[in-house]
Amino acid sequence: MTTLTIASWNINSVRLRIDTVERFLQEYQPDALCLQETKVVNDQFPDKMFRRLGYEHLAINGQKAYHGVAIVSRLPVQAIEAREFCNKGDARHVAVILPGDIELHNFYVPAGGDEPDPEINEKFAHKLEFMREMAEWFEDWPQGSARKVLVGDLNVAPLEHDVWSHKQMLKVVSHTPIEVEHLNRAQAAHGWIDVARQFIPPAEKHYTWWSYRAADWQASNRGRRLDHIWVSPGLENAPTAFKVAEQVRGWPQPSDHAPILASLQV
DNA sequence: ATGGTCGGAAGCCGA
Repeated sequence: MTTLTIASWNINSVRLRIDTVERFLQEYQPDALCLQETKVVNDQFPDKMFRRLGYEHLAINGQKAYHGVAIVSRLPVQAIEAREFCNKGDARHVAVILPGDIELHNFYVPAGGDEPDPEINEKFAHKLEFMREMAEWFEDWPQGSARKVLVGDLNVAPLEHDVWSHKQMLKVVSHTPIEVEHLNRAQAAHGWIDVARQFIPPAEKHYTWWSYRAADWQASNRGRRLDHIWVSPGLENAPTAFKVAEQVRGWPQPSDHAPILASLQV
C-alpha cells in the first residue's frame, strides 16, 4: 500500500504561470498534476521546470491558444491514447496509466458560452454533446475492479451547494438542470464516485473557481465547484483526503481556478 | 440593474 496524491488545476496558460505552478508543486508535492487550459502546442510546452522538480513523466495534448491538457508525474506513467471528442480537433482529454495499474483521465469539458439554450447557442450544444459522448464512452468500458481516476475542469457545478446561490444560478451556464443531468449521466455510466463530497458534506458550500470579475473574490465569495476528482468503484475506499488549495487563488496573477488535491491509498 | 476581468491567434474571441 502506498499513498498517491493527485492534483487537478485549470491553469489558464501554463507558460504565463509557470512560476506559480512551480510554487504549487514545491508547497503541495502532488505525485501527479493534471492541468487544463494550458493554451500551448506540444512543441512549446514548458517542460524544463517540471523535469527540474522531478516531474519527469509528461503526457501532453495541446493546441494553439485554446484548451490543452497535460499530466505531469514524478512516478513513471504509460501514455494511453487521448480521445478526441465531438470530432472538433480540440485538445480536451489526456490519459495515462500510473504504477499499480491505475488509469488517470484528465478532462477539460467545454465551458458552453453564455446562453443555456442548445438551439441558439452552438457552444452550449457542444458542451451537452461532449458530456453525452463521455457517458457513451464510459458505458463501453468494462465494469468491475479496474482502478480508474477521472479529474478535470468539468465546467459544471452539479449540487445545490456547489454554487453560491442555487436559485440565482439555475439559468446560468454551469448550473442549469440540463447540464447537471448530462454530467450525472456521465458519472453514473461508470459508477464514478465524487471524491470531494466523500469529505465535504453536500450541505456545505464548496467551490473551486472564483470569477476574475469580482473586485474582491474572497469577500464576495461567489464561487462555483467546476473542478472534480472522481474514482471508479474499484477505488471507492481508496481516498484518504481531499482539499481545495484555496490559498493559491490568492497568489499574485492567479488562475481563476484553485487547484484541488486527493490522496488515495492504493 | 448592469457590468465587472482575464489570456492569447489580440485590438476580437472565448472564458
